[in-house]
Amino acid sequence: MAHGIVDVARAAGVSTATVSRALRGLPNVTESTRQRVLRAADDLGYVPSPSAASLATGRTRTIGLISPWVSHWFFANVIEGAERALRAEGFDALLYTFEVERGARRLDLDPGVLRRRVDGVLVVGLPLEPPEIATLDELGYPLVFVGPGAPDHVTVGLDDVDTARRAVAHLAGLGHRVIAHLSGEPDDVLAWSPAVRRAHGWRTEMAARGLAVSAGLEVHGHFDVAGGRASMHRLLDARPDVTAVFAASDEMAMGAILAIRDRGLRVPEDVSVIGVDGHQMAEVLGLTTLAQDAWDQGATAATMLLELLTGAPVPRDVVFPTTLIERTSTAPPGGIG
Amino acid sequence: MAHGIVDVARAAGVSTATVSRALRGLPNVTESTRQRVLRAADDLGYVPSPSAASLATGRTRTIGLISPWVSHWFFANVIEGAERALRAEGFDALLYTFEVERGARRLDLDPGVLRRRVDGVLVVGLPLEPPEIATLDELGYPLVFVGPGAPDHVTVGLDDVDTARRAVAHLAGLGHRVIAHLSGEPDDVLAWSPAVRRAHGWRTEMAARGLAVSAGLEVHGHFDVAGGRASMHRLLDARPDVTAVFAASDEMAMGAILAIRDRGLRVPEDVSVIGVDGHQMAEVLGLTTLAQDAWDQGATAATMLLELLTGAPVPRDVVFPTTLIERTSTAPPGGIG
DNA sequence: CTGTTAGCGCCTTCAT
DNA sequence: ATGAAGGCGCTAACAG
Repeated sequence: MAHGIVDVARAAGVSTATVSRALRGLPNVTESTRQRVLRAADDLGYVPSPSAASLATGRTRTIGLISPWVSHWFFANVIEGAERALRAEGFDALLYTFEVERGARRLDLDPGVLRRRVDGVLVVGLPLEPPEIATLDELGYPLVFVGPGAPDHVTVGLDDVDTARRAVAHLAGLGHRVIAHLSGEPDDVLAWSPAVRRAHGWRTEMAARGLAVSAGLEVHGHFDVAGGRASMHRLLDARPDVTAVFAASDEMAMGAILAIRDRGLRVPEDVSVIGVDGHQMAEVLGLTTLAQDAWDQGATAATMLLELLTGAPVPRDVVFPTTLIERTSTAPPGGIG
Repeated sequence: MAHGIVDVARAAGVSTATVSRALRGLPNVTESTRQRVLRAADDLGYVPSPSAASLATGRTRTIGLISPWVSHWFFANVIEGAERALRAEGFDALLYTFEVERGARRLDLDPGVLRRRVDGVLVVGLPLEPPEIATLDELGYPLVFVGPGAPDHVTVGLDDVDTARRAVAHLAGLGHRVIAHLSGEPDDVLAWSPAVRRAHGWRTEMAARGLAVSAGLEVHGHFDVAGGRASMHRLLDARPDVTAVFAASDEMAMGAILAIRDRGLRVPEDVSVIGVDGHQMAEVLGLTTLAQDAWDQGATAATMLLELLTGAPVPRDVVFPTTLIERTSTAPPGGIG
């Protein structure tokens, strides 16, 4: 039932080598021969066996997408963009997700899973520690990072420091002086982590404007809605004088809005909130945010990875822009201005 | 560098056949021999080649996840749940997404992509037409559907009719009589499509309560935020007397809320809104909804697919429950009750 | 330009 | 319980 290359060869009256060349568009095949082969293959409904091809070539035409989740805005979009770009080039996308438990070894097992199975790896939204990066490097194939980067590795992402500074600048421009920051987890300390860089940007811009980064203004927590809500509650406990909050992600920002409402306070009259991402739901909530195009980052990273495979030179860093989208969650302190 | 089975065999002082058996836990291997092989493999850092194994066995230990998107709530969660369940069993998840353009052929190309590459296919949230289903069937491997099903195929999903009826019942119980429905696209007519079944449930419950399903009360549109917003605008144009809306998904419901606000109307004072899903953002918006566990549906479907591969019997349909979560987007007509 | 011929790395009878 | 050997389907020199 399932025809092989020999069947096609027989039908076309040529050798399997010629079939192989013809079907893969290699040179040194007469056009008429190629046509004959193509027709035979089509007639037989021939589909080459990827396993046999990889075994023979050592290449899999498959890219591993490693990501902590797929059910979060940034990750889902990057993955979708990457998968589309890969498929357009005839590559398959293998998904590897896993719990990111702080303190637990994470990639110890993975190298085995990835080995001999992919031609390259796209690391999505995962700040890796040096030993983990080394482990991936040892696998020996091209690596591209999306979001958090890794020292000396090809990275696609934002200028997180600048993004944070612009968020703070927007708030300060509105007249706010007590501007808090909802950051990532406290044990997330890698310099190339977006959470760390955004916190750094917040500090920098505050300092540049002579605003105090006093105790309790930075609150650490999970990078999601629940985390943002919890962080905001702690912030309101410690600093009831806060009038504006820069959340490191839209999901956290939405959590913050929930917490503010929990307290019977209003957004933006009592507290202004700004996020980062451009989450689809941000519009529904009227959340002011610095939007990024995650889908395109995934597609771009995938394309770069494919170029890396061909040996083509690619830039070490691709920085995506971020756009301020003003909505109704930010206003001058004390109410609508 | 990359050691093969022969290296392990040599190191353990046995044949490759014994290594193969030992490593795969097959019988007919002395425990001491097995240990020796395991140690040798470990020492050498041996990782079997999936390509070689598939070429020899015809099996790939890979499951194809076919889905129109990954960046939507339901899809992202199902995919994540499925991937986790598959990996736990040592299976890989191959992602296949593609534009779902109505009227355009969609799976015409896919069979080739899938052939010889996976052991089974999980169809996520995609109402397939009979010819498309037939195409997949011809591939010859097990199929499991999540969300929309397919006649005579294993399906994991909701009781959409019942879910819709309960949504309408909630609204009617609050006192609403003009209850509209934001449905899927008009050319989505497959009987096993959730959109069609939810619309059917809406009609059924309305009829059961003697409520009129008059002209303009059912509005078709895209199954996302933008679609819900557009549909709601059209609804308000045609039926300004509407006091409650049952949206076929939370994303559409959020779009509807946006549209209602666009008109300067309030939720729930002027219009009550209820959705389906249990989207993470629904809480932030205070959206009343019928929640489902998409992640678990993905994991369950994946597990069933794996059982199908072993020839184990699995139920034809697995129906997941749906839970009413009352929040602030629904209230008696005319305001808070 | 095309055919021949080894493998690629593992699994799987068939013997022993 | 273990080994020997053929083959899975395709690619990649090397001839011609």
